[in-house]
Amino acid sequence: MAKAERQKAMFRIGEFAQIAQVSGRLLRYYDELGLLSPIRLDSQTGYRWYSAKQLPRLNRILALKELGLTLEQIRPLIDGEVGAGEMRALLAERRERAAEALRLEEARLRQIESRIAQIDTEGTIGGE
Amino acid sequence: MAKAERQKAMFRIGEFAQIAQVSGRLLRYYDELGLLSPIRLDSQTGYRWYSAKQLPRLNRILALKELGLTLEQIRPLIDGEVGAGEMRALLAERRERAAEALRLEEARLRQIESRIAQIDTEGTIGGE
DNA sequence: TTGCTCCTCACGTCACGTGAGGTGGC
DNA sequence: TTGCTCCTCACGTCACGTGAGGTGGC
Repeated sequence: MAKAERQKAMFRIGEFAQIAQVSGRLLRYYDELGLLSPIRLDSQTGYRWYSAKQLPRLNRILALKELGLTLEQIRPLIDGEVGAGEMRALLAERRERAAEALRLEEARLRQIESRIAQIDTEGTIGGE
Repeated sequence: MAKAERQKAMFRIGEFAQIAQVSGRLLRYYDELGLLSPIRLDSQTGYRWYSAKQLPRLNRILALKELGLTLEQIRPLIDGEVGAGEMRALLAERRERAAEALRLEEARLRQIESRIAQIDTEGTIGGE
């Protein structure tokens, strides 16, 4: 009965991946990195078993990835080894990079547009 | 004399790299891809010899890379196999991607800023 | 026995950076 | 002979995608 309950709340990697809208490969990769390990590993078959309770952790990882952090930066964050102050500092640093990337993208866009305008008026590709 | 003149206009990879402000590795890589081959390859030493006349071609490659094109996209462009119309179309496609990247960066920036504001007011990291 | 899902390698991605180990010319 | 520059591997990068080849449970 207790066993039946446990089993009821466990998913094989494929099902868990479907629920979380990620690939099985991603889950194996995160397991390999120690970012998100299955709650149970069948020693006979090697099958990974996940719990629904692991979804929030996975979602935190994905959310932080959305913010542009690398998996190595995310690791200490989800392990709760970081306080609000450090989190703020990390995000501030990331914000700087995002702002810089924004400026770069804008510059590129303008350059491309002027290139197109140049082709339209001169009908030339030019170089250099 | 004729030989002396030729030699005068040739550079070894290190010097050419310095003039062009790129790394030797980049030049070897472009040679490997067939994007920019040295005008002469010493069969004895394996040394690559470059000419100043190759600078415009290298600069075109770098300029197109600046626009966000991949080396594979650049290849047909510098070989002059592409007309102004196609060039325009390629840049237009690239512009779309640049604009999309811009929107993404902006969204990220706003998300990060709201995250920071959230930490400041609530003093929490939160999750999920 | 046949599917289905899972497993572990291991290569490929993109454009080089960075050693390692070795060789020719002044 | 000693530097300097060059050479060719070959691994590492970042986060997985995509087969290949094989196995356990219903």
